[in-house]
Amino acid sequence: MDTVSKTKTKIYRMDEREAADLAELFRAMSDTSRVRILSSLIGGELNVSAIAAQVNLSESAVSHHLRGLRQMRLVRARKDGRAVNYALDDEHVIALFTLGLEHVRHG
Amino acid sequence: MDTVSKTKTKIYRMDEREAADLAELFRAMSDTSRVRILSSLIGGELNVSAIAAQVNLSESAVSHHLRGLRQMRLVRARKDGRAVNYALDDEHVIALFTLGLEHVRHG
DNA sequence: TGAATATATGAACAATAGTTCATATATCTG
DNA sequence: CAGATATATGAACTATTGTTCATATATTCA
Repeated sequence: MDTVSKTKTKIYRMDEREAADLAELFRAMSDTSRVRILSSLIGGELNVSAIAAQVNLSESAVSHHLRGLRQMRLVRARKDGRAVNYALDDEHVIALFTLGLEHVRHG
Repeated sequence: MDTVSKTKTKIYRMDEREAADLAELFRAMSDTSRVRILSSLIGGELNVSAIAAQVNLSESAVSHHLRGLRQMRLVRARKDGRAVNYALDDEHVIALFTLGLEHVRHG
């Protein structure tokens, strides 16, 4: 059994619940503002106002978005005084970005 | 420069347009029905009514979804008489699925 | 303690998206 | 050609989502 077939087998049967979870994950990355927030974190941790400045959104809007990203474990928060620093949760996020970009760049 | 850093550098600077394109790609996969449609195609080509039967949606709804998926080049259509067979466009789609599933399965 | 700063949250409104229904377009079959 | 079948499409309705605004909760600093 080749690699591709093994991969296919693993995801062949996906129940309703898993489909919903997967959709939810992609939904978290399905908004331009959130994509920009995530990309702003590729370089490393940033706090909410730094993110807001970089993506040109209100801190409130950013905070709302971060909650969703946190819930999907795409980012993690680390409190530092009255600031909260956000970072990409793991390399999965970067991998998803990279794959997605390859696709949209017509890879 | 290690692999991770090289990857990061590639996607470090993402302009507004690319962020929007990437968001659009993920949006195409951000709905449970569409995830199930895509997963129904992992085993190979299916026509619209077969997909509709498998995901338990009207053929009209499926057709609407397929248009979006086609536009994002996630699926491709091949006409065969009065039927239209759909297939995943390439291995990118499977790769995105696999990564996403690893993430939601708390990988 | 009290003012200032950083972030979070809830409600409300506007924009977007998904489904359904009716209808249109192709293609096949008798 | 007429009727049946497969898919596509547009309009309408509803549900969901993103942003804003007002306000709440910490936390720091004077």
